[in-house]
Amino acid sequence: MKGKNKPTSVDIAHLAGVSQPTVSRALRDSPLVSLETRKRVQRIARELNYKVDVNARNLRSQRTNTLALLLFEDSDEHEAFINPFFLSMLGSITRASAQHGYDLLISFQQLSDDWNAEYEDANKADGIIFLGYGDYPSYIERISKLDQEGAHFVTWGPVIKDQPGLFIGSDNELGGYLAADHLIRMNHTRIAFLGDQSNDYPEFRDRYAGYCRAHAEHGLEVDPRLRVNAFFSEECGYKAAHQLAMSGVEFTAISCASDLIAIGAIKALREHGLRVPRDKAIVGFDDIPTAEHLAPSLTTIQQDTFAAGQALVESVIRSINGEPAKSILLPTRLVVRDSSGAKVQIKQ
Amino acid sequence: MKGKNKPTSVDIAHLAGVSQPTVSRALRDSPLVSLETRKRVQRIARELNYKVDVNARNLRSQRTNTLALLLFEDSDEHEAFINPFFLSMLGSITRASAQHGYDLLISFQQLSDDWNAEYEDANKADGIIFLGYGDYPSYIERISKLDQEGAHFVTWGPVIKDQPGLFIGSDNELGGYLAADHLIRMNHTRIAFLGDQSNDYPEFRDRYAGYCRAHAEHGLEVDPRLRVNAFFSEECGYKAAHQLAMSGVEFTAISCASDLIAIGAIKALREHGLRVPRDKAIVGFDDIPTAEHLAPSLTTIQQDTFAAGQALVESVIRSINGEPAKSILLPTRLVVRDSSGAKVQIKQ
DNA sequence: TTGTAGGCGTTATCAA
DNA sequence: TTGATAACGCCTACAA
Repeated sequence: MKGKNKPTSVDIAHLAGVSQPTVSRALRDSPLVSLETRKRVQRIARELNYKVDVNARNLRSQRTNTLALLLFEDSDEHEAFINPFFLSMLGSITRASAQHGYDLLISFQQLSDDWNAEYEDANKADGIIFLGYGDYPSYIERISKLDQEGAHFVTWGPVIKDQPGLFIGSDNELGGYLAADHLIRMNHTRIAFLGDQSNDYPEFRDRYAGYCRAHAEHGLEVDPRLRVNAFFSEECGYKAAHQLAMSGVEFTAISCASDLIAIGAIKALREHGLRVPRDKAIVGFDDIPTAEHLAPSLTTIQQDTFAAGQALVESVIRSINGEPAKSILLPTRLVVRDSSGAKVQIKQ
Repeated sequence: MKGKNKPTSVDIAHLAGVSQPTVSRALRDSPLVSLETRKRVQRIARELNYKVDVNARNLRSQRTNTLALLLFEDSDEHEAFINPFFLSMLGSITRASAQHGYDLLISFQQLSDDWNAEYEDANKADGIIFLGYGDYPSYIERISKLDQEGAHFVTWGPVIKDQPGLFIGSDNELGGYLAADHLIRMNHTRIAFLGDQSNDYPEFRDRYAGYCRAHAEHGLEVDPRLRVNAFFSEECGYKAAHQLAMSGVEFTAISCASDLIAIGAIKALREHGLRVPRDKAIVGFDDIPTAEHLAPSLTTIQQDTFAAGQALVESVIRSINGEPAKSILLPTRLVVRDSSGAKVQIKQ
């Protein structure tokens, strides 16, 4: 039933001998309609292959039942490359929004765009989910504006006290702690950390904070020379590990701020004639699908993408409905594989 | 500017002292409006933070400027697991549709749904892109109906003569040929093939057909005992390779119908004490992101996801606009890595 | 070059 | 429980 003569609710009203609003109500299972009328209307609707026109409905009701997912890639790498961790998130967000009866509009975010204008103001979506942000300070600035405008949105990112807007994120401090703690328990005392510590990525800073706490708890000093900047990508990890190896600073293990960094680091170490885990132990962060297939398989900190997707979707919807919603910190957990030199699988 | 008092084109008309249609025209840069008027209108629109309400526009114009991407997962595996190859496709489709000025609605397809009713009839989207189909015969049946209804859609899948609808797909026969040819040139004569040959997955059949052609061209017999059924997943590959190893049929190499199958196969071989590529050479199909990070890195057939995304999007749009569109076969190419035992990198 | 009138297909409001 | 009427915000004639 496409094109020319699509049935409208008026057609149905005509055939069913009722008023048009009655049709609307019957199809929406509103209790304001008698069972008999409802059945008659529903039958005719089915026969005619009738579908509510969402544009008309949205126009009238000023609601779209649609969420927008804006993905921002920090890396300028390959045009086609998407952070695999985000891809996992995307899957769970898609499922969660379907579960809640929302359609999902997806788009790659341009930092230059006026997000709210593009989506909420244009009535394309009732709310926005942000996945990835350029650098935190300027993102916060933009968000504050959105917030004042009364926009409905959530961000996957660092959960920090008193930040504007709504954030869902992993407990990065805990993750960093678990990674370092694991290595320390394997008798490593010279553990490098690969990850940016500028204000741009608070999540990386938290991971390092956890690393420091683990050291403190075990009575170990933190050597600042063991920390090397690296952003998300494999290439950054490669460079950072190379730099570390060249620096002459002694180390026996590396805690990486992302799995991609770990992948790059392993590659760099290999080129320096260092084997993982024999010569150096490695722990990653994220648990991307590739992690378990790497050689050696990557010990890493797993983020709960399933819970994340659920929380993100439920939070925007809450916000849309004007219900109270607060930022959520999701637990992280250690997944032990081969790269850290541990043979023991931690269960669960 | 959210909620209560969003400006409408009428407001602007009022402020600018013109009629409402003039506002529409000015904002659309229609030549029917004087430069002065246009500027005045545009300024006011900007000041008020005005945005066209897409629902109103769509309702009026009966067009949504939106594409629906329906993803179907064949595997019943982990709820959260999505075929990594599809994820790559998703990325390129998202980019392509943005480039063409279309929004993208994404959803996981339920085989039970009435796709067209859900999207096109409801005026949520102008057209549909299908990624993945359950089994081919029943899919074709459904598609035929869609086609008769005059729906606008494309499918990523096998390009077969005289099939209804519009298909974009890789040259699977060529891919299968390249894989087998590569192995034969490495002096393998006993090459197994892991991949389903039922009517459900014509793509796998084509890959096997290419395998057979390569054998024929090199004057080799095809031993049917070397072919073992396997669907997409790692688990299937694992089982198939296990079965193969247990069968006692002699082989020195395996051509797998997907990279996931190859991953499972390598795992199985390893458990049988067989090393790749020392004992058995392996070639995959897809070139998923993980492929290059596997141990050993996976020689595989690359599908051009970038071109695929472009072609899919352009084809639906063509179809929507009533322009002629035909199915497209995209070239595949061999990517030589370690698992096939070749050290030589083929360039380009 | 600008304005007027009407309708796209719903849902909300109110009265019956 | 149902029905009449009026929006929702825009766009396309057509008239001025």
